[in-house]
Formats: sequence, C-alpha cells, structure tokens
Amino acid sequence: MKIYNTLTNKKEEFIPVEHGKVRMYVCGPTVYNYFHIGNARPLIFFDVVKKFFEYIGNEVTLVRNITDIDDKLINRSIEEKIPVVKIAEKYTKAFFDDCNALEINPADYHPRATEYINDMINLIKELEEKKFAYEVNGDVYFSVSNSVGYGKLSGKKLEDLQVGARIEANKQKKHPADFTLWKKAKPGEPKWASPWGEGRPGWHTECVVMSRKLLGDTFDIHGGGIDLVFPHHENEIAQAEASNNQKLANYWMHNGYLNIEGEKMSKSLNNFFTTRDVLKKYDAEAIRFFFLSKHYRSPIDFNENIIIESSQAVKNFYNTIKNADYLNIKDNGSEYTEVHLLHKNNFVTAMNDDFNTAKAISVLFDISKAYNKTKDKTFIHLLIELGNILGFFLELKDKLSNDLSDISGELIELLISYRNRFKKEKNWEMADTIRTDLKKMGITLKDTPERTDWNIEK
RNA sequence: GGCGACAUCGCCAAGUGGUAAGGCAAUGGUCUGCAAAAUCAUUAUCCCCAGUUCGAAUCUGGGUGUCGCCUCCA
Repeated sequence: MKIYNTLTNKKEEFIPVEHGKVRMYVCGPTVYNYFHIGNARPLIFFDVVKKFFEYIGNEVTLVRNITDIDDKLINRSIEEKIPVVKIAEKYTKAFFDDCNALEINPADYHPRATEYINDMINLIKELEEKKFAYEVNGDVYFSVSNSVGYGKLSGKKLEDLQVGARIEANKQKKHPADFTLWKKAKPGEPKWASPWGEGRPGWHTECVVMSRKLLGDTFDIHGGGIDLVFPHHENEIAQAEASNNQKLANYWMHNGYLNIEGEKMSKSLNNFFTTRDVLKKYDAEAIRFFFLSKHYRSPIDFNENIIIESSQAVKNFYNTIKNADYLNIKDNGSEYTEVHLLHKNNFVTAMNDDFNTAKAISVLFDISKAYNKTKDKTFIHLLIELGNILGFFLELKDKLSNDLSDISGELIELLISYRNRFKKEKNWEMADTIRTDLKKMGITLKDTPERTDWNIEK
C-alpha cells in the first residue's frame, strides 16, 4: 500500500506504527455553519480510506474533532443573537445529520475542543516552560523562531513568510509568524480560567492535544484539506515536536479543493452550496460518485451537469443490480473463482496505489459489464462487496424496494396486470396509455421476458 | 515578491518511458409489439515550441493559460 505523504512530497510505502492497526486523525468542522459541498470531500474521502483499511484487514481508529470554540462561533453567536454554546449545539447536530444523509460512517471519536481545555492549558504551560511560548498581556504565543524545522510540511521558509503582507500586523508578537496558543477573553466572550488569566485556547493547539490523547504520541495518518497544510498542520507539528520531540504523525494526507467555476469554494468567498441543499436535489451516492471519480489530491470542479452525469452512472449500476433481481438471490455463499478474483485484485491494486478511487470505480464498471454478459450472479455479490468500500450500495434493500404503502403498491400491480392483459390481446394503445399515465406520476414500467418491473423515479 | 499545483475525446476522467482505461452524452446496428434495460460498433496522439531517447501524454528547457498557498477556511 502506497500513500502520498505531504511531509516528504512522495508516495511512500505505508507502514503503521502497530501492525494491523491504523490510527488516523482528520480535522473536523468548526461548527458555526452548515458545511458546504466542498467540506464534504474530506468527509467522504477519509470515510473511504477507513473502509478500505478495514477491508484489507486492519483495525482502524478514526478521530474527527469538533471545534466548538473559536472566533467564528463567537461572531456567529452575535449575528444570530444566541449563546455560543447553542450555536455549537445547533451546527454540531446539523453536521451529524448531514454526514448521515451522505452515508458517511461516524468516526470512532468525535472529541469536542471544549472538553479538553485543561489538557490544552497543560500543553501551553509545558511549551512556556520549554521557552517555546511567551505571554503578552494575557495572550500566549508560540515562538516559531525557537522551533527547529518550522515549515517542513508546507515547504515554507520563515524568511519568505515575512515578505507576505500581513493584513493586521500584531505588534505584540516577536515574530510575525508566531501564532496564538491562548487568547485573552474580551468582555462577554466565553472564557476559561488559566495561568494567564481568563481566555480560550487557539485552534492549532486543540488538534495536537486531542489527537495525542486519543491516538498516542505518534499516530499513523493525519488528514484534512490541503488548505490546512499551512498554517494549521504546520503549527500542530511545531507544538507537538517542541513538547516531546516526537513526530506527531507519520503520514500527512491532504485532499484537493472543490472549485466552483474555477475558483475555490469557501465560506470566506461566499460562493458555496451547503451539502444539505445539494442533497435536496441529488442523491448521496451521486455526490459520492462525483468525488470519487477523481483522484483525491486533484482539484475538482463542481457544477450541476457533472452531478447529473454522476447520477446517471450510479443509476446504471442499480440497473444491473435490479436486472439481477438481487433481492431474490437466494444463495449468498457463491465462491469467487479466478475471473472474479481478477477483478477484485484490480480493485485492490488501484486502491493500494494512493487510493486511486477513479480507477477502482472503473473496475466496478468492468464487473457490472461482466455480469450483464455472463449473468453470473457472483459478479453481483462482488460488485456490492467492493462498491461498499466506496460507500455505494449500502442501503440496497431500501433503494431496490419501492417504498409504498401496501395498498398503493397493490394498485400499481393491479394496473400492471390489466396492462398485461391488453398486451396479450395486442391492444397496444391501451397498454401504452397505462404505461404513459403511470410515467406521468413518476412510475416507470420495464417489461422483461418474465415480468414487468416498476420503479418510482425520484 | 516567495512557494506550489494543474492543462488528456463534446463533458468527466485514469494513465510517470513502449505506442491513449473507464464513465456520461452522441450516432448506427441487434433484441423487444413499442418503450426501457442489455448488447455490438463508431468517436482523441494527449495546450504550444524545442530537446533527450530506438521510442514520450509521460523526462528536460522555454512559452501560453488556469488555479492555489503565504490571513480564518476542508
């Protein structure tokens, strides 16, 4: 298994700290708003990473934190005129609801920043003792000048950073790149007692504390969007290594952006669609297909046409599964033979190469085609088994059965039986009328040699 | 100013030295009363120029274009 490591800018062979176990930490949301469709990318991708590691026999521990204290929440609280705690509650719930709608598995831990304040204070104290941090008027900063190797993740040099025009020069800082570890509370802001007075921790500290606490000093994979490389992840590394001189994580994985009309989609640019809005129009699996049909590190462009194309592609998989009359397949124990294993192997090989999901999907199409040619239902089992890794076909029973009350379902069956009588009498006009009228109601009929299938369009 | 990414068929996209996967769409055929589905067939020499090589989409140099990071952001 090879993984592209941002730390070394190379694909490297993945070797976990502990054989058979994978510990990973992915930066989660700051809960001040509904998350947008670009935020869905790392959620979906790392969900797949976890599923694949498990598929090949690892025990995976995934941590996805919730940042529930931050300037953004405070601003939002002023805007919405409700307390910060309520804001956090509201959008944390929304986060879980939306993840659920996207069929993303919950992580093993969802630590909230406010539950780890004491540990953060302890880390900051430790950094202060080791001369990596200094206090000015109740604010505490990390001193990047004292940090060895600062910039190694992002490839930036401190000298070059100075050139960048800082919007707000903070004269309290010894070096412009020094970042906040502890921020003094203004009147009315949420606050916690600390050796430096009342205030709140900085964002970069929370991930270090929570990841170490839950995963140990050095864990396997730290992930997130590429925009977190600098400064967030760089600063995490600086703090962790300053404190215990150990690597925070061995592999750093970053997904590319989602663009909208060629520009990065972000909350700051205000050019975003929320995931829940997109989900109102398109299926979760179509969204998944859209993301996974491109390599995770490449930028991806979002527009409706592409989601529509993705929906069609997903629908075609479902056609294959329906054609196989999946729900009525009796034997689940069909053994894979050489032909099946060849496809399975192609899939695993693609995923082993830095999670080449685009190629993996093409293997799913190969399998679908193989079924349609041979009608060998073992291919359907394989398609579903591998599709599940990418998060497809997880709710097959619901998706394949037409969810209607018994009576409505029976009425449709009744109409179909009348239509079949007309067909027998070669009364095509009546037969077609029934089909057209049902189509208008969103019910599509499909004649097969044995029976007539029906389907409710979304 | 510093650093970096990307450019492959109408659209999406895989492919890091050996002669262009796959998906969506389209066109034509088969099948079906007709539809739908399925199936077969057809559709690119890889932004431009120069170089390295027996051989390059893949390596090197130059150019053009697009995007990003250096400030909160997945």
